[in-house]
Amino acid sequence: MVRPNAGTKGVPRLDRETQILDIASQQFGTHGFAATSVAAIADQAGISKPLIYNYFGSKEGLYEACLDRGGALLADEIERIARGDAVGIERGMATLAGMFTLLEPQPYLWRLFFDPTAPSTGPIADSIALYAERIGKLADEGVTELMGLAGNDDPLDISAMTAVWLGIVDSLMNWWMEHPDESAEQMMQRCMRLLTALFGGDTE
Amino acid sequence: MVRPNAGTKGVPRLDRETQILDIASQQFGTHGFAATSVAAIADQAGISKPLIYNYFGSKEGLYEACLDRGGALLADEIERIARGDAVGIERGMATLAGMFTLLEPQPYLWRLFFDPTAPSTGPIADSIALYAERIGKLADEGVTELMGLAGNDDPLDISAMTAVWLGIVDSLMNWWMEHPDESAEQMMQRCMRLLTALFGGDTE
DNA sequence: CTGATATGACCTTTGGGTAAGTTACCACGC
DNA sequence: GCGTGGTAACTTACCCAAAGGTCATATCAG
Repeated sequence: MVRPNAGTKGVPRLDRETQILDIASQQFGTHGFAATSVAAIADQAGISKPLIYNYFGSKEGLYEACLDRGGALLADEIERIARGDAVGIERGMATLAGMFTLLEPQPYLWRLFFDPTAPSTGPIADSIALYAERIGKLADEGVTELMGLAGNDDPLDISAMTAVWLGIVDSLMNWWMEHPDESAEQMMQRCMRLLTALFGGDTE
Repeated sequence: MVRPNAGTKGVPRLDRETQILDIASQQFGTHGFAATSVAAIADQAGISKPLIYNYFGSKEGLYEACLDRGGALLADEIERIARGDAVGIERGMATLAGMFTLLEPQPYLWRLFFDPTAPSTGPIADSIALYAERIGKLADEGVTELMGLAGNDDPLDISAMTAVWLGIVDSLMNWWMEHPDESAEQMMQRCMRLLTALFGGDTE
């Protein structure tokens, strides 16, 4: 039998893996783990399903690879900003600026770590927990500082405020995904205006 | 063959439907549409799968019924509050208070309308759009007022701020789901404290 | 007996995962 | 230059379990 296509593309493994990770991250980030099929990813990449399994072992392995790549990116950047000297609201804005710059081509990356349809046990859950805690810990740190300035050190208050902060970032990333023409710079300026509208213009 | 259970329970249809909707709303709201199976809902209700199909037609029909029940509840309450005279941040807090009171037994209801794994076409999408727009429109109205007070009437700014506001509500509901012992009253007081920590105590 | 409540067993589709083979290419001996 | 064998890249065709959905039937109150 003639199989005119088998093995003829000759794309190096690393290139192909990168391409697959790009597409998979976008799909997982946009539709969630459960609602994304490996076949759809293969289709978009213009390759067959088994190649993905050959390179990543399983759907979970693929997701984990996305998490590892994206998580390192995110956590490193947030940690870099946390080492700066901004405090309180200012630190939040600095973090936002970093996120916008980092995620300019791919805001959906953020959502990989906050996907309710991802498995809640096994290696994926561990990997998510790892990065989400790394990100969450830094958020917690910033929020603790902010709340401390106002004389509030209640742990549950801090926990709730951290959740709200992450929710704000999440909603901004979602909004960004729906307005792909906005540049990181524009997003940042928009956020400054929103902050000003709330506080009356005494920031920075 | 002996079928010791068939038809013997005699639960009136409306009671059964209510019970199914309660469980289904919780499952859909907690895990998302795609990650929830009809069989799991039937199990939790202690009934068989065909009864659900008999009453609701399909998984989508079941989800739609959840949406209709929950959406009416939410939208009515938010509309009621919007008719009050609170403005700006105050209106936001009043809305939050109403949401907490309304959703005290079932914070997950909120998430039915913001589920990325729900179908994006067909009757479900229509139904979601209906309620999400009804809720979103009121949010937009409140945000427009708030931004107007600060002299900002840029449509994209307002759109982004509305997204942030909905994201804040969303994150508070999520946090609440992870802290089920908190009463609506406690949640509200916590929110007041968070607001105070941010603004320095000049609200209400 | 009729209609409402309810079920076990089944059908079908979807999607994760696999087996086995095909094509291209490169290194190597001659 | 040129067969040749190994290997990386890649595919078709399939398996199988899970989950959406259906059908014929059972129980029981009125």
